Amino acid sequence: MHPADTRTAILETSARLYADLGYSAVSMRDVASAMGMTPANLYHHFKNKDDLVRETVAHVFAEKTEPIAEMLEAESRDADRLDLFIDHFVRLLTGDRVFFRFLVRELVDGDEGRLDDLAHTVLERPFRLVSGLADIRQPEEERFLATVSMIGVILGHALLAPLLPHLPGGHAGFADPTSITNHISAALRHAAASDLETK
Amino acid sequence: MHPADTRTAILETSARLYADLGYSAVSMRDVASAMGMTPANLYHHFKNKDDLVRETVAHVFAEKTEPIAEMLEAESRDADRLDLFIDHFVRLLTGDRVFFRFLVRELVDGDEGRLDDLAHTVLERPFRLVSGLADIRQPEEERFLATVSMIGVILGHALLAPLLPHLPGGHAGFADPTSITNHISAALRHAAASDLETK
DNA sequence: TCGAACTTAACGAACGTTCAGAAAGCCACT
DNA sequence: AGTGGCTTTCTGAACGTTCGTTAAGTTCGA
Repeated sequence: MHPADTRTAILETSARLYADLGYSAVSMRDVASAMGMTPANLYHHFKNKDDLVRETVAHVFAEKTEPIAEMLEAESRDADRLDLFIDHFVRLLTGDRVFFRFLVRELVDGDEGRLDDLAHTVLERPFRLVSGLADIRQPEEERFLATVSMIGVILGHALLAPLLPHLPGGHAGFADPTSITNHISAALRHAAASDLETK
Repeated sequence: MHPADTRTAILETSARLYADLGYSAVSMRDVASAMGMTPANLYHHFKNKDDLVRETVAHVFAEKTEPIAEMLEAESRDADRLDLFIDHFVRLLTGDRVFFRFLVRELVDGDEGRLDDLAHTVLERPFRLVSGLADIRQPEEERFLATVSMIGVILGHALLAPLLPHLPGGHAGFADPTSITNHISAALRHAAASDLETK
């Protein structure tokens, strides 16, 4: 196999395994046998396990940076941009379970350095977009918290999705991305309408 | 040491370690040496590692069930109850990092059985409370999603808290529980006001 | 003194990692 | 076109360590 292909294939295999089981629960032998190769060969492509983990995290996030940037530049009208962002972000988090699990894992486990990487490679651009669309008349703290709530409520929906069938009155259908998108968009329009009337 | 004390002490030690590093990254020897005892003695109190993990999860969640139940019964006026719930839940998630990490870990990693446990022991009662306070005139799906958003936005804030200092215009002060509580309560009042006017 | 709490010592298995060498791709030269 | 040699990719086999777990024996409180 061509070298670059093998390297990428390893990263995608290990990404799936790490997302499912966590870094320390997945051995080099696990990754190797999932790839149909010998563990020793992994050490030809990566210095050691820590290197493989870091490269895998970087690979998973790098893959998502481009689509997010494209989405942000696709639409120009503010209201549409926010709706579009919500739609894309919900679909990204609920659709790609590997990416979502890496994101949460890094948020919960990451040290300062890894959090800094995460902030700049994945979340900074969406954050700037949402923050820029917030009501400019609000104080800075209010605007910042509103942005966190916006991103946070989408993260929260993705996080709670697997739990919904176990809650009273819930079933898996409520985790449908379209339902979530519509609901959040509607709630946002309500809040905006209320804002206009009370100010 | 008294038997029940030792058992509880083990559970609290392992809870801290598991929350920090994940289940599979913490060995029985790690737990034992953090307790100042021999790994073999752990097997006098717990059948095996899997048993210790399950008991630890149950212990962490059981500890939090009582305070949540108390909180739910403390206040009677609906608006106050919701505010009070938000305040308590925000403080619970941002204040007790061990509990929060267990919660997220189980949400992300748990199989169906563990998710079912989690739903019933921790999240069902808050869910019923918030759900019961939602506008009764709304269709069932809308009410359910609104409840998920309510719990989700708090989870999202707790999840994003460590990232805030790394985002543009952000600093750790924005993760202050009082700020978050006030912000969410205010946003909710806005939405409610908008609801009354548009219906 | 009896049973619960704990230690010492060890087991086989799995771990991350290394290294010498086999297989395979590539490129110049005849 | 074929062949020799060089580099890259990969394997086989092993290393020392750590893992979960067990058995037998010791300490100690009731």
